[in-house]
Amino acid sequence: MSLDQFEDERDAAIHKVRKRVIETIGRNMDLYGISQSTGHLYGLLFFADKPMTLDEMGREMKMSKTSMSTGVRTLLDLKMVNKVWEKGSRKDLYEVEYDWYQTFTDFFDIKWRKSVESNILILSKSIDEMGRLLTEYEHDPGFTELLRKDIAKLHEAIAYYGWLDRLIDTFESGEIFKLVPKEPPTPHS
Amino acid sequence: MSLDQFEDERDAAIHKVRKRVIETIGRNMDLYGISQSTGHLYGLLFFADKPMTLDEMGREMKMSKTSMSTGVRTLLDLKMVNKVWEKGSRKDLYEVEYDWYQTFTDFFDIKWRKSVESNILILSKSIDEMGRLLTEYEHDPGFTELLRKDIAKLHEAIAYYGWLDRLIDTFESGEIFKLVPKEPPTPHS
DNA sequence: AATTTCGTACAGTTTTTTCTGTACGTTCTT
DNA sequence: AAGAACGTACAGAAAAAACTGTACGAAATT
Repeated sequence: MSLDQFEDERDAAIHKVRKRVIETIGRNMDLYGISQSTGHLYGLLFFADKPMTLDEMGREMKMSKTSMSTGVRTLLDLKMVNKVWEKGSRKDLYEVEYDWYQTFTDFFDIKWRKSVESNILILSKSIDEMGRLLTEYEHDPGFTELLRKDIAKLHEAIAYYGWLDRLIDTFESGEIFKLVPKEPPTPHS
Repeated sequence: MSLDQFEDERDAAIHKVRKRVIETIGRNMDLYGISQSTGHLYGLLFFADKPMTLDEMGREMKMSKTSMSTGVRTLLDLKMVNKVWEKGSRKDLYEVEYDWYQTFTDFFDIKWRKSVESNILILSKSIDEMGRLLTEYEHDPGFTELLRKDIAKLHEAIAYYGWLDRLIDTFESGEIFKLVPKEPPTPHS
C-alpha cells in the first residue's frame, strides 16, 4: 500500500493513522541523535508489510535514492534496521528491528559505551598528569591546592563513568529486565 | 585562573590538562542532544573554582555573551547547571551540578519521559482508531488483515514504551542504584 | 528621575548539516 | 563480452543550526 496514492477511502483512513504515528516516531527520534527525516524513514519501515528496497523508500518518502542510502546506513549502524536477504532479488532489502528492547540496549552499547570508554581513558591520563604536577610543585601550596581540587573532580567523574559502564553492562546482559521486567506480550503475534 | 593567559608555566601545565578534559567532555555531549560548544561551556564550568557570570564565560570561551546566555539556558533546562544566588552581586551566577548521577537521571526524566508519554498517547489513539476501522470494514478480509497487523505492532510499541517509562521510574526513584550500585562491587577475599 | 548594569529578544550572518543529481564501480543478466 | 541494474562517492545546492551585534526592558544605583 502506498502512502501517497489512495485507492479508496479505506486506504486513506489507514494511511492517515499510520502517518500520524510515523511522524510521532520521527519527531522523537532525535533522542537517538537521528535526523527527523531519517526518523521518518524508520517510521515508514516500521509499518512496511515487508522488507523494502531503496527505490521503494524513495518513492514513499518522496526523496532521492541517495538520501535513502545514507539514511538506511545510519539506521544500520545503530542496528535499528536489518538487511534482509531474499533469493531472487538483486536489490538490498531492509526491515526494522522489531525488538525495540534490543534496539534500546544496542543504542547504549554502540553510542554511550564508546563515549564512556574514551572519557575514562582521558580522565585517567589527566589524573596521572596532574599527579605528576603535584609532586613537581609540591612546595607551592596555592598551586597544589588547585591541583588537588581538580584531581578530586576527575576522580568523581571517573567513578560516575564506571557506574555508567556497569549500567550499560546490565542492559547488554539483559540483567536490567530483572529489575524492570518486560510486560507480557500482547495477544496475536 | 584564565584559560588563555598563562602567568607562568605552572598555569600553562594545568591549563593544558584541563583543556583536554574539557574538549573530551564537550565532544561527547552530543549524547545529550547538546551542541559541541555548549558542551565545551559545560566543561568550562566543571573546572571553574567558583560560580561564573555570563561575562566571565564569554571571556574564557571567546564567544559572545548572547551565546553564553543561550548555552546556559540549554544547560539549565537539562538541570546540568544551577543558578547560584550570591548576595551583593547583581549578576546571575551559574555552576555545574556536580552530582552526575543526578544529572543522568534528570536527563531521562526531562527528555525521554516527555517522548515516551507523547508516544504512548499517540499510539493509544491510533489503536482506537484502527479498532474503529476494524469494525467498520469487518466484511473486508484483506483490509482487516492489514489493520490487525498494524494494531499488533502498535501494541508491541506501547508495551515497549511502558517498559521505558518504568525504567525511567527506577532512575528517578533511585531504585536503579540497587541493581547497579554507585560503588563498584568489591571482589571479597 | 536619571543613569548604569544586567540578561535576552531579534535580525542578520556564518557555519554546519542535509539533500540532490551525476558519475562510477560492481554484480547480475543476456 | 556487452549491457542493464544496483548502491554509493562526491560535489554542489538547499535547509537548518549556531553565532553575533544591536537594541531594549527590567532592576539596581546614583
